[in-house]
Formats: sequence, structure tokens, C-alpha cells
Amino acid sequence: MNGDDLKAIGYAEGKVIRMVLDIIENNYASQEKEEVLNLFKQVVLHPEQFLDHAVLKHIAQTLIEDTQGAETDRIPLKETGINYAVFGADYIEAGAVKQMEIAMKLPVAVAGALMPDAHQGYGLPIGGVLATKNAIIPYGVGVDIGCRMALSIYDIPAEYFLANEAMYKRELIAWTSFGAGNGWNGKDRAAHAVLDDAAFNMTPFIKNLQDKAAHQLGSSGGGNHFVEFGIIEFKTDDVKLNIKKGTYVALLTHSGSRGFGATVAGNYTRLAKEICKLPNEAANLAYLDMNRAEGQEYWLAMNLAGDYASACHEIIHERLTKAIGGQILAKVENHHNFAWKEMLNGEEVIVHRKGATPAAEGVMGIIPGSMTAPGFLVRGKGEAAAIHSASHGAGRQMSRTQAIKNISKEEMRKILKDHGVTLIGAGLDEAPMAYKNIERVMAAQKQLVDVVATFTPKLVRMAADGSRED
DNA sequence: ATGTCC
Repeated sequence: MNGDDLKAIGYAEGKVIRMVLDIIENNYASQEKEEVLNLFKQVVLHPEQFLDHAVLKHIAQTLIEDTQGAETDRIPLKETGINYAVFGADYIEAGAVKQMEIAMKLPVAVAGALMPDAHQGYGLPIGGVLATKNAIIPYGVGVDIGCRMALSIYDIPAEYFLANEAMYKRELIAWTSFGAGNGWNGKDRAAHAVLDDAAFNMTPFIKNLQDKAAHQLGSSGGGNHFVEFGIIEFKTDDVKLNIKKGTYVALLTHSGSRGFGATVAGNYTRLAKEICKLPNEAANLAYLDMNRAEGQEYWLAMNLAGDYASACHEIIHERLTKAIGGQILAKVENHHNFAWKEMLNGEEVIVHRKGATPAAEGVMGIIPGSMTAPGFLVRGKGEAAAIHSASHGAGRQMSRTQAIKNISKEEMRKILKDHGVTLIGAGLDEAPMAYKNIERVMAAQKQLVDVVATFTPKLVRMAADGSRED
């Protein structure tokens, strides 16, 4: 018996679920699960009939109060949402647009934009950019706080990589760790100043996550996270990066703040939902006031998770650079799933970029395609209508379940072979066909970014298929 | 996204 069982029979998110689980443990533990669920289904459907019940009266009362409160205490959305720009509307699913429209009706919303890789998420869509006044939305940032891309360009010609791929593969396997719960142990544990950040002492909740953060430092995640070697091509000299026209070996990583950030996100989303009761369709957009303790606390925790995610990439790049023996010509790093204080029309706003890349004028970013499609090193153009943002990748065109159902292992093998890509790990849910065409996504954001160089993946590692790997 | 468990 757990919270999901109760939600399935009609219990709403909140404290009542905790109360019911307690009561079940203390009073109904010996009874059949089905029988207990039937009883509690009656309670949630007709709480008024249980107001005199010796054990269940408190739950009945709470359910009735919640229902009454639901109608009176909710913060109303505005009737008309603020207008926002959509880039690449033809490739964006209806659910993502619907979510953005709800977000634009929030009383704290100031401006928004939808990026061409947008798809439905919790609360704010992935690919959604939202500027708010004095408010931070934990689900506007996302679960993987500070998730990012990091690129190291080496002074190593492409031919050298192709002739030494076995060495790169060996080192890639040796120095990366993927999957939920995984990290580094014993002498392989990574060290970084971020673990001594005073923000870890902010609250007991954050302090309790410090050990997990230490264990997972320098590891990658699951899902679409990867560490890959590939070839980056500059078609012209880039003066600002001081890189000459040509092809170079490069290391590209995509991952975030691991279990630490996920736990922070979950905690403050729950807190926001308790404090900020919005109509049901906007419940996941619950926000924290930046002028109150909870908002300030989340802000510091979010920034710590961002610094932690950055440290993870730094360690992966340091270890692999040492292993392959390369000299770094340039490094680029950019994050999404984060919120920034920025100026908009003369006032300070909180810009949430959930799966969107910062693209202020001259700001560099990396927009990956898929394991067989090119990724792009870009320079932002500072488009105001996009709130200085761009997409964070190609975006999915198939859900994970759809991809597993519709793509065969043979198709996967073939597309990897055709593109000369070696893959370690990953399931069919990460197959290239599950993603939108990156060329079209880039075409839809010509106003937002200029392409500086093109990255072609050659050797890709992701989390093992389906579950954790050790 | 995450050892999903309130």
C-alpha cells in the first residue's frame, strides 16, 4: 500500500494521504489490501458518512475541509493569458502549448516563450521559458536542477580519434558512471570544493543530502544523459574562441545534479503546493514568494544544485582529458532547468528556462541532436521575443513507451552502423528515431542562435537499458 | 530526471 494506490481511488495530493497511510498501518494492517481500498474509497466518496466513525472521523473531516477549501482558498488564474512567442509551432505537440497557455495566466507571469523542441512536462512544458515577478516555480525549473551540456574541444585531429577508437572506448568506460543511485566509491571518489559549500549547512534537509552528493559527484544520470566523444567541425576560423577552421576531437557531456537535485526539486515542489494552492489545471505551477524564507531557501538550494551539476561535468572532463592525454583548446558549458534573475523591460524578473538554453547576445551554448544526428555549438542572438533563449536539443517526437514499442533493435543497430557510431548502453527509448529532426528544429530558431560549429558523435555512452548498472 | 515509498 502506498500513496499511488490512494491516488488511484481518488485521494488528492496532500496531507490526507499521509494520514490515511498512518491509519492503515496502525488499524488495518492485517486486512486484505482490496478490502481496505474499498473502505477508503467509500470514505473519499462520502466523507460525511464517516464523521462519527471512531477511527476514520479525522480523515473524513480533513476531506470535507479540503473540498470546501478547494473552492474558496485557491489563487485564481487570470482570465486572459499574456501573449507569448512560439518558435517552430509546426513541431510542437498540443499538450505543451496548452501547458504554456495555463502558465501565462499565472498572476505572477510577466512574459513567456516556447522553444521548437517543446513537449509536455509537469507544470511548465519542457522547452518553456517563463518570466515571473518575485516568484520562483520549482516545476518551472524542473526535476533535474541545473542539468547542462559541457564541451571540451581538443587539439587532436579527427584522424587520430578514428585510429585510436579502442583506447577512447576503454577510457570512456573506465571514467564514467551512469544510472540512478550510482556514483564513485573508495579511491575512485571524486573531490571538489562544491562539497564544502556553506549552502550545504543551510537546513538539516540539505545537510542530509551531502553524503549522497559526495558519492555521486562526477557521475552521469539515466534517460537522455550521455558522455560522448565526437568530431567537431569549424567551417571558418572562430576569432573569439581562437580556433582555426578544421576538425577536432571533442568531448560532450549531458547530465545534471543527480539524486541531490532531484530530492531538492521534490521537496520544494511539495512545499510550494502546500503554500500556493492554484486551480487544478495549474497545481504543478505552484510558486514560492522570493521575498519569503521558502523562496530564498529554494533559490539557494537550486544554485547549489547548479554548482554541483557543474562540478560533476568538470570532474568527468578532467578525468577523461587526463586519460586521453589531450590539450583543451576551448571549453563551453551551458545549463537549462534553472532560473535566473534578469532584467526585462527595466524590471528584474525571474526567468525560468525548463529545457531551454540561454541565448543572450554572444552567449555560447551547445544544442545536441541525437546519437546519430549532429549537435551544434551556437552563439546567442539575444532575441527578446524568445526571452534570450533557444532550444536545448531536438526534443522527443516519440514518448519512451512509444519508442520501445515502435523501434526494433535491428533498426537501432542499422542506424548506428550507417552513421559509424559506437554505442555503450542506452535502450530503444533513446533511439535517434525517437527524436525530432534537429535540422528542422535549428531552422525554426535561426532568429535565436547562430551556428558556430557542428559536432558529430562517434562514441556514445548512456545508462544501461532499462535499469541501473553497476 | 530520480533508488519514485508522501
